[in-house]
Amino acid sequence: MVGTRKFNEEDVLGIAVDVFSRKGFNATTMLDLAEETGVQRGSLYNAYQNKNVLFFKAFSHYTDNFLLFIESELQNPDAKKAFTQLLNTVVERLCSDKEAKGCFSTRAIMEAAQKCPDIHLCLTRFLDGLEAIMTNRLEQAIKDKQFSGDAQSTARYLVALTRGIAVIERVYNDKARMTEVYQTALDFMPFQKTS
Amino acid sequence: MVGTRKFNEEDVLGIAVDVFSRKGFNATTMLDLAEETGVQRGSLYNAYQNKNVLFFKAFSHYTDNFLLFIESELQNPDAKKAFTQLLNTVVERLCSDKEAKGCFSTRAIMEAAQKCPDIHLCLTRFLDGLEAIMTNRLEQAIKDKQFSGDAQSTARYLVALTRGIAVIERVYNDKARMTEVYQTALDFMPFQKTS
DNA sequence: ATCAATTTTGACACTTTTGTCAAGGATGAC
DNA sequence: GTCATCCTTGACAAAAGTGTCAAAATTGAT
Repeated sequence: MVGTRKFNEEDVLGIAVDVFSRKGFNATTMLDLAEETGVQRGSLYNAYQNKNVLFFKAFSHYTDNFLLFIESELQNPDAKKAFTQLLNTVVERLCSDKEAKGCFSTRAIMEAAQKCPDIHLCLTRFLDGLEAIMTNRLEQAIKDKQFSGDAQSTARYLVALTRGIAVIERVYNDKARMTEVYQTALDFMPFQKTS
Repeated sequence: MVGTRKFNEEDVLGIAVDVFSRKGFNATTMLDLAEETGVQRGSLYNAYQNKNVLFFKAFSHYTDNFLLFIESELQNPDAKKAFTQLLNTVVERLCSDKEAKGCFSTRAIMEAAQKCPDIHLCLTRFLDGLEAIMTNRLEQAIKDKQFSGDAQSTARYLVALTRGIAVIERVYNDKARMTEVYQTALDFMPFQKTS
């Protein structure tokens, strides 16, 4: 390549995720993104055609890492502990930012899903990915006689529940309440003690 | 009163709820609201000072009715049936619109909660109201020996779950999936058969 | 019927945001 | 070192949205 890009795309997409999380899709302008990334607006238009495309790239960048992370959180051989750890970490991450950014994917779903088929598609794939990871872990748990429900239904239920927790964060921004919610959910789930 | 308002406020607020549900808070402009209500933009600015205030009024108008509705859906003396009916109706309502509007309150929470203390407050009150209604019903269920969990924690959990279902609607717009989620949740809950 | 209060209306000025483009700058390939 | 290519930069035009206001219209109260 001859004329090479000056900015680091990784950095820019990471910052974009941050800005979108903080302000939401609609409220984020190209100027915001330019200022926060330090890349000129014109360069952003050159590299990505518009906000939708930039969002799309940023989202993909985000989810690639996120799904791996989720999977890694479910490694504990005790199924209930595995899901407890996952939910705990998710809540921890949601609350850790002093800026109270909120959940990137959930904000994106509520704002952007309907307005662009591309974005809708990658949001769908993301939730499908979450569901698949949880389904796998639950199937393992069933084999291990640690869980007695239906794996897929339960995974879908957990995907919904985690989205719900992200909504609750926006209103109460209260870690204790979020913990209470997932603890209640886990206590209701038919996990079985291994003898 | 001398100079009386021409437009019917009830109608306007109802339509406003509709527009906000459909487009989201940020993407809705005063021009949108003017066009869809048939009231001139200037008149809207005269009656309400700006979009925030109009939203605030529309939201109050919406929630007043909605909380009464929720309460009425929980009347069934069998607790599990009562909650099943509530969740079923909620899903039904979410999916009934051919325009796929989405859940008004959940969209509002994700978009508007952070940007205006007034709106944040009324969103908080709304969720508190939902929680209170469900807590009451669960306390009754406990008295009736139809439920063995903690009333308040469970209510908070259900508030989160219903928000999650609203998010799922945006992505999949699939009634069967939404039903699967709440059925799974209800099956996990410690309801007890009355002997 | 008149008055006074209030709303309606359309126009205006201002701000924000978007998208485009030509000129200039940087750099890998030769 | 030169060149071709792509990126960057800053300016520009256009569009969209906000908020305000004076003039006209409406109508309850007297």
